[in-house]
Amino acid sequence: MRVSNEEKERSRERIVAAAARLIRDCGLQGASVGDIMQAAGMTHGGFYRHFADKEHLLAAAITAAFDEFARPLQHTSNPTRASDEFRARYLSPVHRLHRAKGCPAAALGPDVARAGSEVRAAFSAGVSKVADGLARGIQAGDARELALRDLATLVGAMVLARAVDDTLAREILSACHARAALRSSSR
Amino acid sequence: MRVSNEEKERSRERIVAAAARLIRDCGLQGASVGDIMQAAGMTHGGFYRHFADKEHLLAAAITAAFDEFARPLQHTSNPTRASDEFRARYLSPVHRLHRAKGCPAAALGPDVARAGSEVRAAFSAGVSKVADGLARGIQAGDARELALRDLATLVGAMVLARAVDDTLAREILSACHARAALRSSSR
DNA sequence: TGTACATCAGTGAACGCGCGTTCACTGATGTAC
DNA sequence: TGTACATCAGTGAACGCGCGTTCACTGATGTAC
Repeated sequence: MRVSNEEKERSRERIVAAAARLIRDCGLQGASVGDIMQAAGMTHGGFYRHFADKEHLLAAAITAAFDEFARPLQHTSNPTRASDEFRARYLSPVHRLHRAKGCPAAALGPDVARAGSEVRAAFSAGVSKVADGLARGIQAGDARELALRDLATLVGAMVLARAVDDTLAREILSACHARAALRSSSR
Repeated sequence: MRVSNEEKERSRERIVAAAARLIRDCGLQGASVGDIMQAAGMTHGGFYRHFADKEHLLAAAITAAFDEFARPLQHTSNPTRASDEFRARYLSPVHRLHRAKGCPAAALGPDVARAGSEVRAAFSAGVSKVADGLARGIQAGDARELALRDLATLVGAMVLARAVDDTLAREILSACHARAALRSSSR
């Protein structure tokens, strides 16, 4: 049965939020339309009232995931501290275990490289947003360059740590943490 | 019809080599058993004379991919130079474009994190091998820590560069290249 | 404000398709004598 | 070394399954008068 326009909008938000979680946990292919709709509390049939196809949802979900993930870097009165806390949280064992609420780049990078242009565009915008947020916390003329370099280190560390055994993972995270800690004091 | 034992061994090697290429290009799920067997010059039915299931092939293919990729770091008379060349080649636009012959970690990291234990074990061993190779080219007491940190930066840079648009990709690669060049002179 | 009707969000069955895997079959290879 | 037979690598059809997508249907919502 038909629902009101406001309820439809809420349904759409639930679908996007569920997708933003599931794609990070299971990958772009691993999260099926059926799984996502079920996680949003609906059946699969209604999906196409909200999105032309799966690709459109994936793009919206990636945008939402980056928005959520970059939030601590954007609405802060102390960008340097936010930046430092972001790095520390990024390299934590909690982040390693909780893909679903973690960095979209570390969860989906290679998947996105193989995906369509709409998904890639959403991902590019998200990476820019995170890099800008990090750069705001760096006092230096080449803040953006340093931010991109740091982001690469963070993403690579998490990609590796999640794929290797626990012992090696700890070693990788602490090796990169040492450098992240270095940043705010020595640069 | 039956083929000789030597030819069977050659078939197996062709399958593993084809898989090592295809999984890096298309992902662990994206490379189907049929695609791989076709690339190896056979039909899909014969696959199960060589492997119990797809997971066993994926593990063998990941091992083969890392062996090939880490080779320049291992058989060299000048580890420092090999290490530096490895970093420069890693961050090149050629590597960004040619996934199929590139770093397995940058191509498959998140896929592996979602895969079975056999695949993960092969990946862990591969990452260790590359890290050891890099460390051999670093003169410092904490060579392994620096190598792991460098590897994280390289992997993250390539994961990001492949997923974002060309302009941002260039920026990421050059930001990390600056640091890679720094390593051999200033540390 | 009330009424009559068109719209359409959500349901659940159904579709075509590609996947990993199985299987009967073939004939050359391996092996026991 | 020759012979007879068991083995088995590779083929191609077939399987069950889950996927993205479509569709007829429902009844509450939106809208024109």
